[in-house]
Amino acid sequence: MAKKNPFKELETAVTTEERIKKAAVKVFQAKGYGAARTRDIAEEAGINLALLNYYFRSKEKLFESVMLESMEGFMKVMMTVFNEEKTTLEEKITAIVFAYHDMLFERPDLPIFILSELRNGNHGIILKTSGLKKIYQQSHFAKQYQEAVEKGKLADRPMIWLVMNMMSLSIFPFMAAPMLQMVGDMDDKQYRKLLTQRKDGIAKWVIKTLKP
Amino acid sequence: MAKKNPFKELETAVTTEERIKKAAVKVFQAKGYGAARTRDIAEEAGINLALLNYYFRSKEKLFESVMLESMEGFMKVMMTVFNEEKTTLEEKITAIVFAYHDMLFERPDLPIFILSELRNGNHGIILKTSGLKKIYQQSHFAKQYQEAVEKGKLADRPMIWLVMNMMSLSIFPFMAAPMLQMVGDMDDKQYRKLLTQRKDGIAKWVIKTLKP
DNA sequence: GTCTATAGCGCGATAGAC
DNA sequence: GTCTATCGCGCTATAGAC
Repeated sequence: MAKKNPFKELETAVTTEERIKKAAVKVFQAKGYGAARTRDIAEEAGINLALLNYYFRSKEKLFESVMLESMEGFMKVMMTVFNEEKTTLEEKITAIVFAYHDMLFERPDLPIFILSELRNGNHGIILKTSGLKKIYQQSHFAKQYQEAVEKGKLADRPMIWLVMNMMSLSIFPFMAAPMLQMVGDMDDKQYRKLLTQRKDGIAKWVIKTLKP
Repeated sequence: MAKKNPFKELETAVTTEERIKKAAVKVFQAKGYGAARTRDIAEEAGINLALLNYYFRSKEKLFESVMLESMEGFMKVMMTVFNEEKTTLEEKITAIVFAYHDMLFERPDLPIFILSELRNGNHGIILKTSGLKKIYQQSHFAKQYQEAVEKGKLADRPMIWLVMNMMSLSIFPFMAAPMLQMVGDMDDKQYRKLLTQRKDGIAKWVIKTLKP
């Protein structure tokens, strides 16, 4: 078979291993590690249960692989923008807010999955993601932020405040969607529209909070 | 036995039923429904597994009882303030932000527990909480908000924007604590201090976003 | 690589003594 | 009410044929 079209990679998983992994993502994210059944994953992948254990040695190993990929995908959104060289601080903030919205419209379950498994986490999820710390602290974004603070252009607060606000405002509404939709009396379409309208506001508002 | 001191109610569970329920809260919140074991709950409560099924008929029933209580506790924070008659809109916002912080310092797992189970939720969690919608829409807070908008004192946006921002900024930092602590290189004590300092700012910022 | 069949274990639930 | 003992099911993991 010819090399697959990379743009279709996510739609049509070719190798069996990829099909299993894709199915695992779906089932693990929907039910969580504890409640997920390897049988369901196998069925979702259209293969046999035994084959799953042939490729990945155990449920645990399969989970770790899925989890690591999920976390990387989640972080990558921010880290990519963090390291751009040619954009201003304000442009980066806007880009991150928009990028998270785009991602979460596609995969709204991702944050809860990651955060809940991180908490429950008694299955050896090693935080290999700790390489993240370096990227965060040594990023172009961090340098820009520090400079602006020193020049008195920004309020002198730790950068984590900004990151916290940016992530909170962008991500939480997707996590709490069922609840917020209920009290706000909105269907999926209306809710989606609301979030789309809101995202410009968030970016501007986060930027405003930075001023001294 | 004399009637128990209501202030000690949560510390020393008296009846067996209460002890089981308390243990169930702990185990369910730590592991999630699927991964939680009734055996663990029984052990945590210091009783036998059979007795658990004597009081609650099944794992499912026990869970529903715990879940309903958790959601009520979570919502009550906001709804109580929503219905105060004598405070201004701004005072209410500040009170809610502070109340959530107080609650989440005590029970940081609560939001993830509720939100993740709401998503996974294939065990009949009926949203009896839908009575909530009425309280929300008919609250004193809603009236104040509507009036202020009509008088042009506030930007004309649906109230859900405000609720969304308020909840996002207050709750997300507790949910994402492991991740944020890691990148920010902070231990529990430092993180707690940061959030405590930050809460005044949040309330003020949220109020600022309301202006036209 | 992929399957069927099954081992082996841990779970939720219950029977029945006290 | 509270216990011990056990049933029966469904799970993960593996053995072994193809």
